[in-house]
Amino acid sequence: MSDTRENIVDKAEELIRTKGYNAFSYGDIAGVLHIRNAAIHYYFPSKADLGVSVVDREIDKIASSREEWGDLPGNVQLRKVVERFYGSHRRGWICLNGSLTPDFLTLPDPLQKRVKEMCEVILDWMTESLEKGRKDGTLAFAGEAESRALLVISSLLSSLLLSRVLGKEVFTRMLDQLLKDIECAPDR
Amino acid sequence: MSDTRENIVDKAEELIRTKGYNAFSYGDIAGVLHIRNAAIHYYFPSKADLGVSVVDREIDKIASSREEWGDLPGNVQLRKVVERFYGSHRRGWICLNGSLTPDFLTLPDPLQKRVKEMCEVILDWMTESLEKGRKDGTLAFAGEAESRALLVISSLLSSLLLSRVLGKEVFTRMLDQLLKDIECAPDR
DNA sequence: TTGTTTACTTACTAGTAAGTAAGTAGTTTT
DNA sequence: AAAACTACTTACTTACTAGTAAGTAAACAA
Repeated sequence: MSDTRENIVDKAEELIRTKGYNAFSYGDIAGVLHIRNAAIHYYFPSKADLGVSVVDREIDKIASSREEWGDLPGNVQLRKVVERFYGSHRRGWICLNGSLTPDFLTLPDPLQKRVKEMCEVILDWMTESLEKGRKDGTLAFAGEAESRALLVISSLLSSLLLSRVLGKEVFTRMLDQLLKDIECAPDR
Repeated sequence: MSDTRENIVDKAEELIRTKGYNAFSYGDIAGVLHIRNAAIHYYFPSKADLGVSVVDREIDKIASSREEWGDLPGNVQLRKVVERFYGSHRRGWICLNGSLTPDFLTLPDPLQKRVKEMCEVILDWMTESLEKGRKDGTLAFAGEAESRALLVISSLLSSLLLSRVLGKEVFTRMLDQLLKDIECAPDR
């Protein structure tokens, strides 16, 4: 993949995660990369193509992390995910899910499909990690793992959204409480 | 308030909660109300003014519900809120919070201010309801009420977002689990 | 050396956005 | 009866938006 192509996807991801899909334009990307709008159309004929590339890359990233961390205990897997959200929070970025699901109905069909796929992959992964944690004794929670996974994903997604509006300390409060709720041997 | 004015705010709220603030235009509203774009500018000189009106009305609605339900037990207050989310879910609408916080950085200043205010009001109300529920013995949860309120708000907000993408059964799953987690005497 | 592909730029189109200025029909006030 | 106000419409401007067509300089391939 050429540098320019990758830089475009990088910038598109940043813009989606700060301003939202409907609020950024090819001009925003062209401006900072010092290229022309048409150069972006050369790599990504339509804005939908660019959006799809951003989401596809995220799906790939999730798949590699899942593989890389597969052997770790359930609670450590969860903490790794939480760590990644800390990274996003530090940069002031929300997650792709938190940015794209509110705009879902306005997204072009192929992009909707990828967003759905991404959601399913995340849910499946989180469900597996929680199940593993319950089995290996590092996590404890009531109910089905998938329902719990949905609630955990909620908290992660919303912690980035709400902390942007209510102040950054909200982020830590939420994720601290989340881990206390579900971890078996909380460090003190 | 004139009919036209109220109809415009109604439609704007619907559009914000289905397509998002940056994805709707005065034309969308004018089309269904059979008026001209300029008629909307007559009542709301700028799009920001219209957005502010939508959020202000929501803040007022929250204040009246809070007053109306103030004497109910904590768990009933919570269930009233959950019921309202069921209503939104049935119509396919997300909540104003879930729609406006992702776009927060793109919103004009006065609208950002109102969104923040709305978030604070919701958090304060939910915190109070949870505290009351813990005192009156209808709710049980670990940690501070405000942290718990943040997580409950998360789940409500995200249940609308995620069910839109993953399928409507996700909504019930999430809210059922949420209530089981926190209610003292779950009905069976 | 010629032809082709890559990675763009320049210059453009067509559509849509918010917003404004001036006009008007009907109602209310003086 | 005249003046003023209300609730709009018509007609317009300015500023983007995504997207396209044609051209070009440099690298590469036959």
